[in-house]
Amino acid sequence: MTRQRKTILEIIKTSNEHMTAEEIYLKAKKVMPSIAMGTVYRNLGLMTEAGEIRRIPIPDSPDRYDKSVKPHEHMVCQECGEVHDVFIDGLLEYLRQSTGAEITGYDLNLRFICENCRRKDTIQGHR
Amino acid sequence: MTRQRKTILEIIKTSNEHMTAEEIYLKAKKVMPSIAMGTVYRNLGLMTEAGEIRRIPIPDSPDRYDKSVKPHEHMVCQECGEVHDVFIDGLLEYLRQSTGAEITGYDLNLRFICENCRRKDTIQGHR
DNA sequence: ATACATGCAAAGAATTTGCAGCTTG
DNA sequence: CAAGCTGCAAATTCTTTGCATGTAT
Repeated sequence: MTRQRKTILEIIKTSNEHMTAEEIYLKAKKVMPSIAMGTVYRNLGLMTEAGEIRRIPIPDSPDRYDKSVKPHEHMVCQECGEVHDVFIDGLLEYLRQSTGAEITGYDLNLRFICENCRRKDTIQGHR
Repeated sequence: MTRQRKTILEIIKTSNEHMTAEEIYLKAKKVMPSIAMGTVYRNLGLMTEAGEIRRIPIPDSPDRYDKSVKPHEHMVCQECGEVHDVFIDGLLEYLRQSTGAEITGYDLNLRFICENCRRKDTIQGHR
């Protein structure tokens, strides 16, 4: 484990956001200005494969990285793009039963409007 | 509605596959050799917005286009990439209830191994 | 030492866009 | 004819990769 990998992992594990590779790169650069984008992507790939972090693909948006590897889902605000975690117990079982297929995994993105954006919308609506 | 849009729509509506933009482009080119990739993408975008067809984003794979606009899910074979349709009644309601959030929509990709690939795997396993 | 990781820069894949000219209603 | 669409090519965005050098064990 190199200095750069440790730095990247640290950034992810201490953040509560779901950051893009670029956001992680920028944070890493503050601590280690010589780090390269390629290094960030390579390490994100390796750590994802190793099961240390989780990669979250989101349609029409760069992938995010999640410090938590425990099964949970993601709600993406359709206005600001923020990603929230949400737990749905037994979802895999539900999907297997309702499809009747041996589902080996899935990607799920839920869309919603977060509190912040809902508030803004309301205010604008009243103008 | 132009000749090219009609051609593209026709290709999608008469196919049973879930084609990528490029596959659609190649089929269109056979009928109308002068058609441009940009035209295909533009029309796919317009027709998706208009609700005539559906766009299916799949992680690490180009988007596919679906002739059916009725709610249904997609199972992607993790070996060959083929996309199958599957209906899950009441899934949106289920997701709303189990998250407790006003889910406005979602993208779901189920992973599985299709019959063909399962067969191949078994044969290879016996060698 | 030696195996692997880095920085850099170039390449890649998928998709979008600017623009001048052509179609369609 | 006006509005919108096309073909072409260049541009964008996100991510991967080749390679010479550097680093960890």
